Amino acid sequence: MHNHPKKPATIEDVARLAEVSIATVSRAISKPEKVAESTRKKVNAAIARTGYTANAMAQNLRRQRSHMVLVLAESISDPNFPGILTGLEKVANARGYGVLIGNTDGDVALEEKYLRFLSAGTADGLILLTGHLPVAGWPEQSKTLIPPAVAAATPVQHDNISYVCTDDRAAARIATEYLMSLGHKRIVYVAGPKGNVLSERRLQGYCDALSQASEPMSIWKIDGDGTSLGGRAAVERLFIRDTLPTAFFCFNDNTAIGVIGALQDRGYDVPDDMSVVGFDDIPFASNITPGLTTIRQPRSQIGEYAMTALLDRLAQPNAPTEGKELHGDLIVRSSCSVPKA
Amino acid sequence: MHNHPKKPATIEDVARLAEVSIATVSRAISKPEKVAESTRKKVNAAIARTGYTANAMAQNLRRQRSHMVLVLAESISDPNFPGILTGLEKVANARGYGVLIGNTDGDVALEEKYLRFLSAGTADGLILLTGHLPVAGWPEQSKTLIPPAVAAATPVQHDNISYVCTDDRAAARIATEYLMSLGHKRIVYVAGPKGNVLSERRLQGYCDALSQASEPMSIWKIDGDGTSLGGRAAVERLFIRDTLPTAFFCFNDNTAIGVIGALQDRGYDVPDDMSVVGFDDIPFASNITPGLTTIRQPRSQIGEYAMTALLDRLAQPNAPTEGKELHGDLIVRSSCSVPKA
DNA sequence: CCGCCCAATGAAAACCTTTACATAAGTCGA
DNA sequence: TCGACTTATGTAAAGGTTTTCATTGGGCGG
Repeated sequence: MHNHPKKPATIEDVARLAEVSIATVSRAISKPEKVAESTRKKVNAAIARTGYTANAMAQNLRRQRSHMVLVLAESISDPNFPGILTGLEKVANARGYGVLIGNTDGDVALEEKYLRFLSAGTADGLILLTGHLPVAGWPEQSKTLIPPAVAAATPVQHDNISYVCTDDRAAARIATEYLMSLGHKRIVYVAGPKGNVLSERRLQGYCDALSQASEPMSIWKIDGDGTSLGGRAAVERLFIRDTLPTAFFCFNDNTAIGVIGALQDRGYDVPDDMSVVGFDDIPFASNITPGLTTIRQPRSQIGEYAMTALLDRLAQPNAPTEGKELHGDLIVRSSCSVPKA
Repeated sequence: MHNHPKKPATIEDVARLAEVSIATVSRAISKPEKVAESTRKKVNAAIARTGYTANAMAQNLRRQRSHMVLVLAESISDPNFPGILTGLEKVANARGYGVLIGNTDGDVALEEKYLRFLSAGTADGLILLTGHLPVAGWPEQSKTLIPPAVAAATPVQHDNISYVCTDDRAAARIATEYLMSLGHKRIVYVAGPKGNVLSERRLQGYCDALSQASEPMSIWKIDGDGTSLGGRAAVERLFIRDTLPTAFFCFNDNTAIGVIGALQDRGYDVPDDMSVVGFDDIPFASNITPGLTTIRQPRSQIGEYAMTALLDRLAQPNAPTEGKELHGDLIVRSSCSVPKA
């Protein structure tokens, strides 16, 4: 425990102190069974005395592995992000990997900059939270040029990329069926941003449910943008019409919160006058009045699965890719009731 | 653009193609002015042809710098986290650094595990979002043994650690004065978790304001825990008393949301019957009813400052440490009004 | 007692850069 | 024309591991 505030100890220092070669020290650490008991003890003593920690950069260089994973996200502030990240981080940590954050803000240049982490070897693999293939070029290039990647939360179509996300279609169907079971006949789907894959998937589930109705129900979709302001705007536009829905199924909780706010402002009571269902179960869904009935996305689980898939892939580069869709539960709170008369 | 799906190109490949030495290639990249125009062109052509990207691990090893910063957080899900991280990430990226996330969950063992990133050289510096010195030992050890670190969001007392956070005391004072200016005489402070430094700082600001009152006002503090449930519980306890406050100043927005919820459940109107002020201005503060009046923490700015301080420190290891407190604005929404009668 | 095999260890190469130092070819002033 | 500088480039060391291959010595079957 001598305090040498000098340079950190290297494997050579340890070797010298233990009177063995550096190769033996290396082995004593990584494959203890390969070295004699007595030697191992000497080495461990020397390690303790020097306070030696293997230099990760040298290890990385030699092993050609950085043990880092790059997580590319469009927005760190997305309410789903922390939960997913928690899951990602948890298994990465457990398996000796570090998690590197890349916030792209939708900026392609930034995205490209981050991808250089991969070609430079700073990161071994990629978790895509962006919902799209990383920039140009990739799709055309040969399979092998694509770094190991897994898409999480939003599916991505590519032969060489696994994905894990919520089974939006099934979940949306469940949500819609719930409204139908309460007796609602006019249910509107408040969509997400134009062209958003998740919004399309949820729309399908909504349609699935409608198509099973005993008496025909018509598909009714209005635009939103995934924000609460978008939800408000959607409601405003609705009031120009002569007929109103009795229930709203919203692309996400943010939208639902906007919808509820706008309805309340108009003097409608939720759920007495109108029912609203969201999607995500963001932390605040339970904190608004009324408590929001919504679909819970298994965020942390999505993260865990995605990281597991990626790390497995790194260990087994030729393993086949797969798409995994996790079940999303309906969380019933108090934003829905039977339709008024 | 020949597609060699083989190994990535090394500096040697480039050198061979450009018919120069690897040293020249290295210089052509990092100090272009040191190499003749003609050579530079040849090198650049060769780089383009090979698709060369310098191997970061080799660079790191040689330069003894990983260009990574470890961000240690107690909980990724804290509503303040994304904003701070955004700021951190932004300047790190701009200055060529990567951001590594470590989620400790308050687990000391995990924290220690992450700190090994520093001793192993995986990260050059540390951003502390945990509010405390990293685990045991450090405080006693000599200055130089502490890796470059900056505390963000929660101040940390250590000679060798800079910190940047909101000026809680001043902000809390402003919030309290605002309530006083509306005419409130009985203002209660709903505290955060026991022993929380930030809660203490905000309490001080609250006291500062009270002590300036024209007619003496008494300090009234009740316990909370920083969650909305804690806020609810605090209100419940209050109702056992015979006298009630007319306004609540809460440790944070979560608490405030709980307080408002509990008051509403009891049949009180906010702000007509009771006023409530929060702290943080989390994204949902504007989405609840009534819109929450609160102090906005300059989250992103805190992150930017903290990262700047850390990176400056890495470049200038002997620069003095400093504590920086940023101004927090009062955001007036609709959770406050003049006291009844 | 001999040869074979195994276990334990060491020497050295490889991983890929950056950079201090050496060298070669000019430039320029005297 | 020569030496002193300058500029452009090359050589080789250094950075700290891991791992292959070679070496040594001992155990053991024949």
